[in-house]
Amino acid sequence: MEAHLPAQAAPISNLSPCGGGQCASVCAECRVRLYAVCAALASDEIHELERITQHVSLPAKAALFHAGDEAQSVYTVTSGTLRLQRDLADGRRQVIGFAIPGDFIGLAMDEHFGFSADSLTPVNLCRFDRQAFARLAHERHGLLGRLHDFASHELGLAQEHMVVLGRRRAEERVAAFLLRWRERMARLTGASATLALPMGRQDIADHLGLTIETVSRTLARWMREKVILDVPDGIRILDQDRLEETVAG
Amino acid sequence: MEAHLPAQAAPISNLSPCGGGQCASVCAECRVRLYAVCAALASDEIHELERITQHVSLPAKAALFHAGDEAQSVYTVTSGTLRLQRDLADGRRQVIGFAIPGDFIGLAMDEHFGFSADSLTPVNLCRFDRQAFARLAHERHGLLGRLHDFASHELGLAQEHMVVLGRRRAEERVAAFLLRWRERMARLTGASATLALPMGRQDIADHLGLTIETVSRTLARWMREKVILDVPDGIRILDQDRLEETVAG
DNA sequence: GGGCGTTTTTGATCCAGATCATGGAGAGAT
DNA sequence: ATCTCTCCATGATCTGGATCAAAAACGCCC
Repeated sequence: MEAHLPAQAAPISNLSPCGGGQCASVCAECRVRLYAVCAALASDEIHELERITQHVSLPAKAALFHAGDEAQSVYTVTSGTLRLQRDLADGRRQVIGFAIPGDFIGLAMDEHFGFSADSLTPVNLCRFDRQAFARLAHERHGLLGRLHDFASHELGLAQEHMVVLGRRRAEERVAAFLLRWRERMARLTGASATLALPMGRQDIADHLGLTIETVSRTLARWMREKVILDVPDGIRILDQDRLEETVAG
Repeated sequence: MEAHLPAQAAPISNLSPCGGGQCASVCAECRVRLYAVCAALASDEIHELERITQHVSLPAKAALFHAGDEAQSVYTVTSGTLRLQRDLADGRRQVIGFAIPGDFIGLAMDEHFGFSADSLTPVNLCRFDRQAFARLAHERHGLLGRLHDFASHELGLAQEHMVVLGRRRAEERVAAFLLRWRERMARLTGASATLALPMGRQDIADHLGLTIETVSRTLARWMREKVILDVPDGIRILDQDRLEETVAG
């Protein structure tokens, strides 16, 4: 099972300060501000958040943190995709989700992370000291409210995913995944025919409680049947109705 | 599949005001106050919560609300057990959890409920108008913080359950369920050898993504092997280590 | 371009758990 | 005490997706 060992821990840290003008250095210029928790703060309040913000980047296929690590920081993703997963002792793993720009990592505000986070692509993040962030959330009421909105939204998605994992057949799972991923990407990039899939087949399988073979076969069949089209680093959805029918049962 | 149709909707409502002194009429006497969201409020603040509280009860096997219903109220469970579930169009269902005393129902504070709630036993609840509760949460900072703590705790449990549903074998699922249920009950009643199981086999199966036969066979085997003992309305765990080993893999 | 590790595809076979089928055990109701 | 209804147990059989086993298709580095 070498295939999906977590990206190896960096000697000290995979993170480097985000330089070279590739990150918005101020929130006012941030492309994901309105999607992120940060939208809770008015322009005059956002400076307080900026004071505790570090812009950091992570190369592709690197660990941001491991399950059980002390949660010194929490993060907002500003670019790239991460994979969030929990592992069993014997190597089985469950990908609990993928984090994309605008997502907040560390909602639980817990002492320790309950899952691991690894970058799938190069990633830029706003890093906040957890304690300082928690303090700010308790001072600035809107921020706490928005954190709670994010958490309860996530909770709803998690419950929906329980249905997928507990009661859906393989084909339905893959269809549901593609449609939801497309929806999330659409929020960021606008509706687009081609759908980038930064995660590998194994990641999709581990997200859906399937094997890589089943995911591969399902996608291959849909390609044969012209439901989707293979494009580099993703797919193009040709027959969305067909996928929706599959999910509806 | 008549077996687990949702309890039929009441003509108007299954709820009745809680009378006859069976509920604590004031928070100060509430047995679950310290476990519930209410613990966020100091004794001088709790009166504001009491002002918007209605004590209601529900008989066994009755619907509290259905998925998609407008969420006019949110609830704290003070006694009894409820089953929370999501249904697919063709009758498959996923039990997303069981609510016990101290639990808060309606964390999402969403316009509409994302799941159905049915009582398994007679239930007593504190009912809050959702809007009034939300308003209070935004005034009394601690309450919102505690709501968020509850939501993120639930999120962690939901993620753990994803691992169960996505990656665990049948036997591991049942063992994990028994141990977690015992843990939750222990918080309420103190450590006890006998474990009440107010939910039926079908409910457990639908919670774990299994069939009733698989659950039944697994429990039957453990009874034969003296891992558990059958008692009326529940079981007694004789060999907890064995269950823990099963979960550990 | 060619070698090499990694990921994906595809085929053959297997098996854990689903499905089908039946009998039994309680709990009410009359 | 018998009927009915619901839930649970257990045996027999089936099957969707897992597992096993190669190839093929990628990068990617030199």
